Amino acid sequence: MRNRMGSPWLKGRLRCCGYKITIGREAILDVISKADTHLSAEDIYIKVHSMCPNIGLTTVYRTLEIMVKMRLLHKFDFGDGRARYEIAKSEEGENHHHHLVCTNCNRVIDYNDFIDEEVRLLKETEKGLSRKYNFKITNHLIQFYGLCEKCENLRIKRK
Amino acid sequence: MRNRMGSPWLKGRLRCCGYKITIGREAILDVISKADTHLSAEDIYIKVHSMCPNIGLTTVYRTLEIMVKMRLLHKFDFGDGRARYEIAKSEEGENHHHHLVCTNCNRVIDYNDFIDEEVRLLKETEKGLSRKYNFKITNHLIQFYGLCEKCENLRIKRK
DNA sequence: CACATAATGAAAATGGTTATCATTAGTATT
DNA sequence: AATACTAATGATAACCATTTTCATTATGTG
Repeated sequence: MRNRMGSPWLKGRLRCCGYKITIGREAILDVISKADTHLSAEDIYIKVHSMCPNIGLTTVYRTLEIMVKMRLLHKFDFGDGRARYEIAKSEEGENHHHHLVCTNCNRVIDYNDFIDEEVRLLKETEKGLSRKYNFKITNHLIQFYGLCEKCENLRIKRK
Repeated sequence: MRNRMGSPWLKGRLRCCGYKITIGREAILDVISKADTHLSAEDIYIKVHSMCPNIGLTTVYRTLEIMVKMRLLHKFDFGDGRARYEIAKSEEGENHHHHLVCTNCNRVIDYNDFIDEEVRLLKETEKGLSRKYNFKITNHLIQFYGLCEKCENLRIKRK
C-alpha cells in the first residue's frame, strides 16, 4: 500500500478508457491517493514535480480533467477560488464522507457520521429524479456551510 | 409584486447590517428576484445596466458578495467557470429546491420533489454535526451530477 | 447643512485554468 | 527491435472571471 506506482489497476482503467499509461498519470494519482487533505492542482503539481521534475502544471490539469471524467477523482469547490480534488472511493465504502465548509476561513472538515442515512435517502431520491427528469445521475454532492469553531468565536460582524 | 424597487424590507435588512441603501443594491436584488434562471455576475450586470447605466460590473460583484454574506442570496458553482446566484428564500418555503447538474452541458434543473424528506434529514444531521464539530451551520448544498437526457443520448465516449 | 466615511466606477492587476504548437513518448504492427 | 501512428507533454501565451486600487461621489448622522 505504501507505493502504488505501477498499479496494474490504474493501468487497466486507463487502458480500457483509451488512454495511454504514463509516469505522470501514475504519479499524479499516487500523490492524490496518499494525501490527507484536499489538494489543489498546484498542490499536486508541487508534490509530483518534486518526484518527477519533468512533469508540468499543464499536464497536471489535463490529467485531473480526465480522471474526473473517468470518475477516479472528485472535484470540489470550497469557495477559495481554486478547485480541489480527492480520490473517489465507492459511495458505500468506509472512505465516503461529506464536507463541512467554513465560509469565513474556508477550512474543510470531512465527516462520515450520519453518512449512512444520508446515502440511503440519496439513493431513493436519485431513483425518483432519474425517472422524472430522464437524468442519468452519476454522483452527488452534500456540503454544509457555516462557521467553524475558531471563526465563530472571533466572529466579526462586518467584512 | 411586479416592482419591488424601493422595497422597505431590503432597506431594513441593509440598514440593520450597517450597509447603506443605494439604487444599485436595490436594482441588483430586484433583477435577481425576478430572474427565472441562475444568473452570473455578468448576466446581472447586463440587466441592471440596461435600467441603470451608471452601475458598473465592480459594484455588481461587491453587492453580490455582501448579499451572499447577508444570506439574501445563494452562490452556486455549476462547473462552467463562473459563479451563479439565486434569491435565498426560507428553507421550508415553496421556493426551496435543489439542483441536478449536467456534467456535459452544464444545464441545471431545479427540483423540489423529495425536498421535504431531504430537508428533514438535513436538519437532523445539522444538529448532530453542529454539536460534534462545534460548527455553526447556516446553509447546505445538495446537488446531483450526471447527464441530462440530451447529453446521455448523444453520449460521446471520449472528450 | 456639513461632515465622516461608505459606496462607486474605471482601469489595471491578479491568478486559476485553458489553448497553442512544436516535440516526445506509448503502443500496435511488423 | 525497428517503424509508424498518434496521444501526451511542456513551455509559453492567452483567457477570463474576479479583485484591487484609487480618486470621486453619495449616504446617513449629528
